[in-house]
Amino acid sequence: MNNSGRRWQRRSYHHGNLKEVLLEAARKLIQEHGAFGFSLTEAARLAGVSPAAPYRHFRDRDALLAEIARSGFERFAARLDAAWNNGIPTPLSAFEALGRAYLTFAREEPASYAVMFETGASAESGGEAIQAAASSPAAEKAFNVLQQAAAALCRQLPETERPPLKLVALHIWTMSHGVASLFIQEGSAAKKVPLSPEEVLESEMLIYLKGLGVLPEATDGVVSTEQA
Amino acid sequence: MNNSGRRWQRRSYHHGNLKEVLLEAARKLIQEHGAFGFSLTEAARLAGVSPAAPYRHFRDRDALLAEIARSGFERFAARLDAAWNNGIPTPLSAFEALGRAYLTFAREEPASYAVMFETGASAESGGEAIQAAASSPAAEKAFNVLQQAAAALCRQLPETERPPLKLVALHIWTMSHGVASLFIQEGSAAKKVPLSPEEVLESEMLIYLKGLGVLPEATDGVVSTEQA
DNA sequence: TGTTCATGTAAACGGCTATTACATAAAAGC
DNA sequence: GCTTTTATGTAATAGCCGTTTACATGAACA
Repeated sequence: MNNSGRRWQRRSYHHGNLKEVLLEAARKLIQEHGAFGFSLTEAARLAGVSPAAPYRHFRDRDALLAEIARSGFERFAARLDAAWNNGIPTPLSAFEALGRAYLTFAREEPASYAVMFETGASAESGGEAIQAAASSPAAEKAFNVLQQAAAALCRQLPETERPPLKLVALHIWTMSHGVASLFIQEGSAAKKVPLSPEEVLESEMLIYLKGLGVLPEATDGVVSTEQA
Repeated sequence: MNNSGRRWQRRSYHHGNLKEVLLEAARKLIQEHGAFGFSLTEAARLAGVSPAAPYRHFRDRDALLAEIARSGFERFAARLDAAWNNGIPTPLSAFEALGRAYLTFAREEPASYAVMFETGASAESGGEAIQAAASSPAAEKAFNVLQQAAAALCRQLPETERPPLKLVALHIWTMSHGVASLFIQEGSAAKKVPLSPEEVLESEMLIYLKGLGVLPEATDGVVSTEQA
């Protein structure tokens, strides 16, 4: 009695790949119905198994979300790291690529991104598993990429004018997250804004970098009136 | 008020103030159990009424959240407006107050803030009511305060170097939201960071303003090495 | 006083999370 | 190969929640 038009062909009584399929289904549902309006039962339905089956792979609903967050942070870190590419060819161009990679991830995996960062809506007392994921090694690795970039940029400054690296990294993070959170999650806010998230973030970063003092004069004009 | 031990003493069969009490209870529960882990039934319990009672005041759960968002935006706009205070005594000091007011609101009303801005986690296809609140007049008024501030700051620049106002306003918004979202919602991310959200945002804004070119030289040192 | 309307309750339905007891088949030991 | 063990599925169930419907209460008003 196994499947006809189902999403994941059931070979036998045992599924064979249920865990990953459940994660995939959950990400899809989160994208559709919202990050915390998703239903474990519905994910099971999508995978073609009974509502109790997921509990063989995840302790509870929260554990599944935590796994989405954890694996999300891993891909996130990898993407950022690849984009930064050790600051090659130049710290500045690599930095730009880093910002774009950040936004790209948020756009391509909105479900993961929401679970990773919009945990304030989900938890505080509850949702400890997700919190744990947010301080997982993968999450730390992602932040380290930002910190590396900050370090490379600051290295161009005379030591006496160098702000704390962690602080600069946090600035970069808050700008990126601010843009991603406000502009990418559909419907959140700025829909009338005719600018792409990339344009907003890039211009913001340019002004910030100019303020830091790590911007060559050539790019001076970029941040001034182009669109009046 | 006329209570004894209960949260809201019932004078009679009719409650008299149920709508507001439900909103209050919901905000409390959201703060405790997470923005979307809250239960309408439990809010009703807190208010001392039956689970069906809320439906006399809100079409459904979403409508209650939308009302929290809407009223939240109103208080938010009022706070920002008061802090900005028309740029008095100086645009720069008023701007600093504005940033602090932003963070203060997020800290004092984390439930409201989460519902107002972390809608990506809640909705997209669903939760249209909340989306509507995010483009309500109140929300627009809040953004207008930011835009006023941006305008006042940019007025100090020669016209040829003036970036588009909306863009600067968006930059301010993304920085503020980034800090609020990452640092204020408990447990979200930076717990090991020994800096207050205010310190992060203020230093970030200073560098940004310096990049914009609207910072007097006196404050130059503030953004450089203080803590190594 | 009697009627109307706003606002409450009770009871019920279906969906969800999670648990428990049981079923099935793949792997491991003999 | 046959049996035992273990991993992974199902069925049935309990309890909570959202929401609806029919009914109850009492305040406002004619």
